Amino acid sequence: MIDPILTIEEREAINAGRWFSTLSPSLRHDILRCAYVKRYADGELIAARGEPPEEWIACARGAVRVSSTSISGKQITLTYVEPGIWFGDVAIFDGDRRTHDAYAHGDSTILCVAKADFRKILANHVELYEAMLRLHARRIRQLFGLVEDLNTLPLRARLAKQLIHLVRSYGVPSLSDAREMRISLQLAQEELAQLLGASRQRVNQELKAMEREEAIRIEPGGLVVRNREALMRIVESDNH
Amino acid sequence: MIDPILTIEEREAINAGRWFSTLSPSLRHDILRCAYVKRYADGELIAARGEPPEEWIACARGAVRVSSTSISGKQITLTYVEPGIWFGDVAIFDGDRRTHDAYAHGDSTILCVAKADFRKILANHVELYEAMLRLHARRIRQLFGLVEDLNTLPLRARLAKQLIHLVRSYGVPSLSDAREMRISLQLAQEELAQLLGASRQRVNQELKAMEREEAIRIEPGGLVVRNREALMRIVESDNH
DNA sequence: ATGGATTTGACACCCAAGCGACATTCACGC
DNA sequence: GCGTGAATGTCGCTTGGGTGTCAAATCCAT
Repeated sequence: MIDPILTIEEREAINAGRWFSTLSPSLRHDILRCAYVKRYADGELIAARGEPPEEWIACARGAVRVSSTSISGKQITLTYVEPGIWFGDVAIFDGDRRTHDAYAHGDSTILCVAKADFRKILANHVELYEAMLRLHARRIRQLFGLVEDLNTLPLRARLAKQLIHLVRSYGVPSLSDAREMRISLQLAQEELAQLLGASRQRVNQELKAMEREEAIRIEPGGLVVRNREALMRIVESDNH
Repeated sequence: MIDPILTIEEREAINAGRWFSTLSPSLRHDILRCAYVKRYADGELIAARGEPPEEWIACARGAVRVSSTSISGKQITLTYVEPGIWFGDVAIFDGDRRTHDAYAHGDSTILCVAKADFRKILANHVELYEAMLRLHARRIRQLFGLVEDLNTLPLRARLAKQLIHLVRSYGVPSLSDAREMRISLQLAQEELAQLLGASRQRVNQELKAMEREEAIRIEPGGLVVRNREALMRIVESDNH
């Protein structure tokens, strides 16, 4: 949590964000003007469920694991926030407590806007209202999809879907074969399991099956997607 | 779909809505001024997934079943919208298609605001921006909770939770014993199962078990909650 | 290198839940 | 009444997925 200045790459990640980049230059400027930087080491707690919300946050480098621990003690992960994505706004709008814990996954940098500053910007830019509503609408859509998937798809299909999603967000060309994509986000199988709400053993079993079917390759340093179409076929056909 | 005027009760249901009633009188007036009434018979389709969104909707009488059919043909129900609740806004904000089908459950009345009128009201009332964001924040919170429950709780606990929710929304004092509450929303066990994403048989089995434990009573004409605390204990203890 | 910790792979076993089948009850229209 | 169809109550079978366990592989710090 030192060095209050973003690096070039971090700044670029923020500016390239799917949502942020749609805002007008003047609004972007006002947001960045009162944002401050925080840096975290791997595994550090960024915000805890139940806390009163103090800031609106974007990931600038690394990743933020958004998760919660159920009463039974079981950890479940909602998502990994990639660079350029903003979060933590829900609690600011309804005035209630934080819904989830947020941990740095790998050394990470985040950008924060204090609640009061955020409200000030909102007051000056109706555009931000529109944009926040768009952001929320997207999120609600994603959650609808997730609920539907949890209700209907078997683990195998959900895993395939998650891999497709991960490769879209974190995919880099593989070293060995440029037509293959490696998922640069370092996820232990245990963490992948928590993201799917399943057991580690089961996830391992399905990954191995997919490897046999030559859809993916399991490498130290990350999963490699060899055949995206095969994964999509699994999603489609499994709920035939 | 006749009679463009709300009855007294319908009007009251709208005005008593948890969210709507927090709006300023002038905003409420502007919304109602350009709203129009539609009436549907039991089972009629109000809006279909994939359609372009034309209006913002509130339930005024009866109930609206918000559901979707997965690729496999399985129906799953997200929620039953009770009188006084507004919905259908997500698609308006992100400009995409409708996420779900909406059916009248029992003879129902809805209130609609055309997309263009809605935007006009937004332009005149910053208050509505704030209010919509609050509404979305609530919805996202609910969905977070649902995802977590789906991932961690066994059917038994989820069913108990759903019953508590239903009795809060639709509970009326029981005829036989005023300390008991009847769920006035007429739900076949099959429909309850779809709401939980489970099989009808399984739901029946758990309902019977709860009846033996004297937490509920199964009556023609609706479930009766005899002991709400017992249900809450099931939710708590089942994920010990 | 070497020894411990973490991660991965592969079992066996058990339980929750889906599914098909069928009997029973209920509502209701004639 | 009686018959028809829908909703409900119960089986038993099968399967997806959790849990415990253990061995192998990998990673690292000394």
